[in-house]
Amino acid sequence: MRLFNSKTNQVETFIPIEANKVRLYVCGPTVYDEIHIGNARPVIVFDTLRRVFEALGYQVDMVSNYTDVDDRIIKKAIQENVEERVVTDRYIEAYNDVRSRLNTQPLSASPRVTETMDDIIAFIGSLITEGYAYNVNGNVYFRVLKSENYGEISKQRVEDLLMGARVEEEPEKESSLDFALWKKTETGIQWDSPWGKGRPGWHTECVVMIDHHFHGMIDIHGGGMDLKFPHHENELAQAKACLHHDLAKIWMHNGMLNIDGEKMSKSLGNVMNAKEIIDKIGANTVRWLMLSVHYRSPLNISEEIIEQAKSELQKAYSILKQVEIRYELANEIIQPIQDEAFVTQFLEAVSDDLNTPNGMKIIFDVIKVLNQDQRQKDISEEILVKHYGALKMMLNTLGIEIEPIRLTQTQRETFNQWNKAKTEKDFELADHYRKILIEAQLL
RNA sequence: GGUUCCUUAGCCAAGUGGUAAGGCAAUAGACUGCAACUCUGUGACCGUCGGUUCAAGUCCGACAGGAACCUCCA
Repeated sequence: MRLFNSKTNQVETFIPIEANKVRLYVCGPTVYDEIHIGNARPVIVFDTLRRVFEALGYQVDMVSNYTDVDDRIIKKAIQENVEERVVTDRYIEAYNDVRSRLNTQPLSASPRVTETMDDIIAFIGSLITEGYAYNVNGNVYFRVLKSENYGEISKQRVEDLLMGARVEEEPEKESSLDFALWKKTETGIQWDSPWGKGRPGWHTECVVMIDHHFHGMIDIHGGGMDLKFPHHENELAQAKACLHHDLAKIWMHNGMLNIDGEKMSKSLGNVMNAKEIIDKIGANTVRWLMLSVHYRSPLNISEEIIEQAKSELQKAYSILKQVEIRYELANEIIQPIQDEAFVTQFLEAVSDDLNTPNGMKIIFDVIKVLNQDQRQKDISEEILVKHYGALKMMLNTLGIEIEPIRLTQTQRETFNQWNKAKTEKDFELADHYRKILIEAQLL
């Protein structure tokens, strides 16, 4: 496996910390609302990465958190006059519903910030002890200028950042680059700490959760491109200061998603709710669409590209259906074997920095060959089944789930009647049966 | 304004300096009782202009256009 590392800005050969194992952490959602289609991209990308690793024989320990402490959550809780927990429970459930509908593999753990609070407070305390953080009137800040190589993930220089920094309204900070680790607060959910009542800043949670679950460095830390700065930069700075390691060997970032060439935003009114689009076009099409572009490139969603994804996927559905019905009618079970050559080509493609578009090229190749197999007079059942198995394996690696066709006794008879009518050239009757089969989506 | 990145056929898209994958759409043909599915054929002066090189979509520079981040949005 080769992966692009944002930190080194190049594709690197993946060398696991522990042989045959992958420790993977992906920044999860802030659960203040239902997720939009852009939030679904890292869900799909990193689930696919995990599936590729598993196909290569790795055991993957994958963790993703819920950020359930946030201004927007507090605001919503106040609006609804309920506790924050009511809001976060609701959207965690909605998020998990989307995850499961997108056919993602279960995670090893999904920690919440609210359940990690003791560790977060202890971690901030250690940062103060180490001299990397300071308390001013109950607000604790990270001392960015003390951190070495700050900006190495986002490729920003501290001088440039200082120059570009806005005039801050927080005069208590030593530097405008310093970020909040603990915020004094009077409204909303709050916890007791050595610095008074308050709640944690955003950047500490992931570091603490990673340490809590993995007890050391992880192989891959993932998230959206927009998290490079400041979130991941700040995570790295804290890890170096307190844990004395770089947190992750590889930092991976997926590209952003646009709608009709424009960024999704509430002001433009073009935010696509993930659940709604899954309802509309189906989870398989959503996954296929997302994976038809390399994960680091921006992805532009339009009506045209959705239709394109549907047509492409339809080719796979069509041939799988034909093979399955063939075996159903023969009352035989398709043996679970795969064509090694195709599988190897596919894995080589997707192992190259998760190049799913190249993987799809192999999928189209095997679909074509399967169609040719299917039309041959002297068909080799073994080859047909191997190609079928290879196609299923590839689709499965992309998380495309297609239930095999199972015919009822009535449907079998309809097929037989249809074929009989055709043989007897009773086309009126044949068309009658054909119509039934088309309506049952078997043709 | 600063930083990072992108620009390949009508559309989507891959591309380790050595003759430009694949798909969608379109179109012609084959298959079919007619269709559908499918198969076969048909497309690119790689944003513009310079430079390096025997050789550049691929490296360097300028320009044009676009994106992300610098504002706790994946």
